[in-house]
Amino acid sequence: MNVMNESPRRKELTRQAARLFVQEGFDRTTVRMLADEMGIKSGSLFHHFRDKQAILAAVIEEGTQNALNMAHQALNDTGDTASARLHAMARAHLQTLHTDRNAHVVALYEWRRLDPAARSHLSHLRDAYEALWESVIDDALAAGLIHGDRFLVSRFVMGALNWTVRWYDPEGKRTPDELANELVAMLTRLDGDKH
Amino acid sequence: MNVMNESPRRKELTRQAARLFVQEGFDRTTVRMLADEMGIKSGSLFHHFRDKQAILAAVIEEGTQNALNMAHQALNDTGDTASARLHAMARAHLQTLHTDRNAHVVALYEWRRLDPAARSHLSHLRDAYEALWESVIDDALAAGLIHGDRFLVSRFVMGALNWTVRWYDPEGKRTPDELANELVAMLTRLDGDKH
DNA sequence: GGGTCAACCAAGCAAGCGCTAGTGTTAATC
DNA sequence: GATTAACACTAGCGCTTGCTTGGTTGACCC
Repeated sequence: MNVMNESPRRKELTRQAARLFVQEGFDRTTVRMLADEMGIKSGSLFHHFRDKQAILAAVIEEGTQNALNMAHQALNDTGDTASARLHAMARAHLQTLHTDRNAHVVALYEWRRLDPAARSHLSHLRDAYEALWESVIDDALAAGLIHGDRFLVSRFVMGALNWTVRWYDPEGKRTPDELANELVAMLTRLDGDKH
Repeated sequence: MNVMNESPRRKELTRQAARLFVQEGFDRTTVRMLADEMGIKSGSLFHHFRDKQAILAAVIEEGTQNALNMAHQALNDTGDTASARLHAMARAHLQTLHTDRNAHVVALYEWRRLDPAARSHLSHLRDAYEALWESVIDDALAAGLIHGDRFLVSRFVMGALNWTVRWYDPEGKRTPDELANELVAMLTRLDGDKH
């Protein structure tokens, strides 16, 4: 009856659950389907997770934690100009979004199925990630790279990026990095702004 | 056992169903909950809708049809410059998104719960709406209002707009129109572009 | 070589699910 | 005054759901 542990077995089960949650949706995914996917019987599942909700929380925690780590590292590995930081953050966002795609799709679509306890715990992770974004946006605004309201700009950018999970094809001709660069280019190409 | 009919009663029931689908999610919303909300017993529900799926289809059809109508009218009521059309389309999008909010949230989040028949029917409506958007984006690109790949730009814009359902507060200080204008301003403020 | 423990299984319970069948009730139509 | 159609009700069937229970297995430990 592991609750917070992170055994390799549990991590692998979490990964498989994420796949099913994306394919079927959380509510339609039964514990029997999950067990089948994992190659065990449905009763055994509750040895690893307290209940079905805990599987959902594990999936979302995994994805959000990875995103936060990737973002921190990306900002550390790049220059400190506003432009470099904005590019790095956008690239990191799309990279994690599409390498951990299943976990992030679940986080975006099934967040509301979390019970209040898990939600408040995971909110903190998400808030930390969004704070990182807002600081990068702030710098870009201060440097005159982009214009507008800080609150609106960051929401619009997050929307454009997160929406990619609905249409981006990893087998297609564009890499996530190219996507990120194109978006930033679209937002910042305003060299002669006269307002 | 009405299938395609649009009695006022059915329309009102559809509206109430949309509310519940947003609040609980489609799968978690039981026919008994729907019936309670409608002030009837669960058995009576199947006089108006063939099955639960048909309610979902009705909700989404209603929202998508309204969006298409609003967009057509907005384009008719405005000038024919690329800028005017882009502004009109963005405003129409956010207006319909937040007046028919429930229906659109359902369309965005529960699309995959549609059975294949309903999905293919509704795809045509949605494609018509997206075609409208792409023609407006094409004009804006041709006029040099915005820059970039036509496919990417339209996806980014749709993402930024549709993402608003996750954070926009109708009780707040901004109207949907102001939101739309801000987004267009952010994308087009590049008067002295030198590539 | 007895004890421990994570991992798994078979069986099934109580509750809830979508949906159906059969029966009024009401108000307009002929 | 009989007919019809729309709308609602009661009762419950057949099935699936998340989860529990009580027990087995095999690897590791002192």
